[in-house]
Amino acid sequence: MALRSDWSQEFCPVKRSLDVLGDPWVLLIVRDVLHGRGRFDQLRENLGISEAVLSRRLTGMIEAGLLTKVDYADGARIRQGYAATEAAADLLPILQQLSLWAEKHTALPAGGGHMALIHDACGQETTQGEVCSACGQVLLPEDMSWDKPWKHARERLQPAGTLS
Amino acid sequence: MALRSDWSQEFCPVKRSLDVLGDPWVLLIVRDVLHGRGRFDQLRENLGISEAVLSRRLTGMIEAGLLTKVDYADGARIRQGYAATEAAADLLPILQQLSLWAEKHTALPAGGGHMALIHDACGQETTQGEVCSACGQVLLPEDMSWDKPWKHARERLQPAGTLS
DNA sequence: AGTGTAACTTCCTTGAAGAAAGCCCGAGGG
DNA sequence: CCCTCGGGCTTTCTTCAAGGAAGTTACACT
Repeated sequence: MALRSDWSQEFCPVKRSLDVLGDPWVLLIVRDVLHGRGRFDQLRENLGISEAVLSRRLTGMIEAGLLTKVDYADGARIRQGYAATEAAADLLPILQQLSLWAEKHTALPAGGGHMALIHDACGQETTQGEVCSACGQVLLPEDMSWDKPWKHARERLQPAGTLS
Repeated sequence: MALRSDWSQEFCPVKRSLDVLGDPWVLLIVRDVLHGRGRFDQLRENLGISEAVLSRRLTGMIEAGLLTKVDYADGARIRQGYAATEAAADLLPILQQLSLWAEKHTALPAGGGHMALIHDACGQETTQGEVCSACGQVLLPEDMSWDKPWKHARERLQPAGTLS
């Protein structure tokens, strides 16, 4: 491979994970799919990604076992979207820790606000990404909401395999 | 920007973190620096990265606040290497969870083996990346060793600011 | 037939990745 | 004092993906 090394055969698990997850779009797509935004146009619009790149990534992520195609109803019509697999749902701690890291170590742009990670199972905000800092339970997508003050919305996540 | 979007001004903290961490080399360099391999040649050799790309990444990571230059003695000579900042040390949970994710969701190549994350403070292996699954303490670099059976070595991590 | 919309696909230009070769600088050897 | 060595970059060159835009397909509704 020329532009990007192939790390799928590395012994080091960090390198193997980055062989799949090393592209930033992949993690952002997982995040959106866990939020129920699993349709092509929703992803394109929310991420600001070019359609060619999005199409390539979705194909690759299905091959990598991160996504599956699922049907959904668009009026009388049946279309297809994308849902998270177990492997993708297991990335939730990483996404949440990336978010916690950014809030600690990057500058919040003007007009932004703190995104709180709410563990709906206990009702408290968690300051850890993997295990709830308030109640000690392991954090699962279906028990989490992300409170985004700049959108005035608290978005509930959803379990693997489901769309919108 | 043409080849890569600029996400430093995004409200979403996940996007802001990936603006800095979205390149796979960045996380691999942080990993190596936390292992004490902070010299240019050590990084080049261990990562298999091209020298031009390594040089660009190191410069960028200093600007991003992930690394600092530190002196080290090469015989009578004083040379410079790279050490992790607090921001880089705070990426330890993410690195460990990437490793745990890969061991669960990617195929181990023939001849490899399970990399155990050892919490030296309690002596046990942890199956979580952020908080020790055995003793419940928050995991810090200076309390961790990564046991790599394919290298027959247990490598001790080191605190931010130090080299080799 | 014509319009609309979701989901792609193709085409083009730009610029980073990666490989290899060259450069700089201080130490030690002759 | 000149020459070599080796770490740490920098430069050059080719290849190939990112991103933007325009085209295509498929189906439903008017």
